[in-house]
Amino acid sequence: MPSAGARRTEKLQAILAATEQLMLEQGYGSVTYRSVAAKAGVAAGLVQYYFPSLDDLFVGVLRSGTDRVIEGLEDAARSEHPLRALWEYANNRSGTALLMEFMALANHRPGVGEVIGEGGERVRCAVVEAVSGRWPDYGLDEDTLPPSALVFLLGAIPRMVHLEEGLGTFAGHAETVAVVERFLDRVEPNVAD
Amino acid sequence: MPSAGARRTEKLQAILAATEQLMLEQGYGSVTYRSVAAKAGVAAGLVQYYFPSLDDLFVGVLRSGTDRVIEGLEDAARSEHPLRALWEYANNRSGTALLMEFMALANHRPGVGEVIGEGGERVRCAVVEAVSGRWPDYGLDEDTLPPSALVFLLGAIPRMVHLEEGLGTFAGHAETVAVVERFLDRVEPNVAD
DNA sequence: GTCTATACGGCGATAGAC
DNA sequence: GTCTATCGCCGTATAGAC
Repeated sequence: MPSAGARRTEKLQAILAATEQLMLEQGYGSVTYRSVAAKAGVAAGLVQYYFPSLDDLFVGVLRSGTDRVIEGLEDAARSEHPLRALWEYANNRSGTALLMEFMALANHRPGVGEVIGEGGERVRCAVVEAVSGRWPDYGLDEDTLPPSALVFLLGAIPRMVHLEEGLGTFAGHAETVAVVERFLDRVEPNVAD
Repeated sequence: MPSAGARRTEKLQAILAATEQLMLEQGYGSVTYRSVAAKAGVAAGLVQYYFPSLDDLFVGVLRSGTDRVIEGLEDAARSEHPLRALWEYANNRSGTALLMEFMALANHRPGVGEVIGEGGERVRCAVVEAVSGRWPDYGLDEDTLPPSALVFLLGAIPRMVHLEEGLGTFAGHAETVAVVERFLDRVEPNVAD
């Protein structure tokens, strides 16, 4: 028989996983204490016991998913091809869909917005610092194209593409992606040295 | 005494204006039949009479505001400095805030999303067509930087900047804007010819 | 501590009265 | 055309079982 602590962890994980799944499948609007409880196989009151407000629940999902992502990105930033790693991470569709869901959610949930903003600032600064040193190797001029601008663009472009495609706008996307990938091929060739 | 038709138009306009104002001030989540009715000075049932679902109400606001904007942008696209006009339009803060509100809203309101997607595709194609002919004048290579990619970027960058700043992320924004404006200064100098 | 059951006011939506 | 009554679901609060 599992201990009380193990059961607690188990149910907490189930609640967080159920919430994330609901957000991806049906949007944050479908996240209610009752729907989460049903999907996680617990009582609705229990969800509210651990997460007194829905904001707390959303922030819990955000933190549990983001901490790991930030670690991975910081590693990638110190890897062989940080720019390409950043580009590919932002192109990850399910991760981007969840981030967009949180951005939409944050629009008028200040508590959620703060957590996203902090995480975004933290990871961007880390990546910028990691790639700045390589600018001479890339053959790029810091004044013409500063590292922070490129890091912003490599994250923003795929996200905006996915956001627009979700709405039914597609014009210019393939061309933009092609431009960026030709750029990456030039400054970060696949075969190192 | 105003005619019945005039009163109808008057109340409809009041409802649409109240809805848009509520979206900008407190977010689409605050838009309810009761709140719109209170702000517009009509009965809640009347709002629902004209807009049977909230989706209908949102689409009404979207259409009433967007048709005019699209006209203006198409004119701008045929103007002296189409790229700069596009860039400045996307940098308009209140318009972008409302668009972002609708994008967030559309995430799981398919009816609203379709209207935005159609409008986005329409205006982008119009702008691309308007600027394509000038590519040789700009001194740009259609393969290196296709018109559709640049049009996408000029709209997407300011929107993502505003979106992130609303969440508390600022890193790289000023640098990115500076890069784009140096580019515009080069291909579309302020003094023509 | 963990967890369940129940109650309350507000919401979108519907049907139908005037 | 205009407005009210009503329904089911929501977030929230609380009382109490284990």
